[in-house]
Amino acid sequence: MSNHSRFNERCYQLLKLVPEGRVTTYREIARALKSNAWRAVGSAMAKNRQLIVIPCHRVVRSYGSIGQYASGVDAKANLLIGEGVDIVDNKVKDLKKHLFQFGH
DNA sequence: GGCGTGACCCCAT
DNA sequence: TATGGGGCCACGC
Repeated sequence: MSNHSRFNERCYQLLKLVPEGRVTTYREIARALKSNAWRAVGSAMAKNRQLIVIPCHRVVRSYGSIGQYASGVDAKANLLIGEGVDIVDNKVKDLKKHLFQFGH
C-alpha cells in the first residue's frame, strides 16, 4: 500500500476500478479511503486533467444527481447513458442498481 | 503556517 | 416537495 500517494491520486486509483455501466459516489470513494473528505474527493475530480484515463464521469452524488463535470453535465449524462446507465433529468434513475461499491 | 476554496452531504424548516 | 444553512477535508496561495 502506498500511503505516500497524494489523496487525489488515491481517489483516481480507486476510480479506475469502477467498470463500465457502473457508477460510484463521492462519498463512497471517501469512505473507501477511511475518510470523511467527500469535499476533497470532489476537488480531486475537478483537478483531474486526464478525462480519458480517469473515468470521473462515473462519479455521482449520493442521492443520484450526477453532479458536475469538466466538459459539462450533459456530456457526463451522455457518457453514462452510452455505458448503459439509466439517466433521467440529470439523475441516475436507479442508483442502487448501478452503484459499484469497493467492498466494505 | 494560517486562510479561503470547492464536481459534496445532510438535517431542519 | 423545495430551499437554507452548517459541517466536513485536502490543497494551494
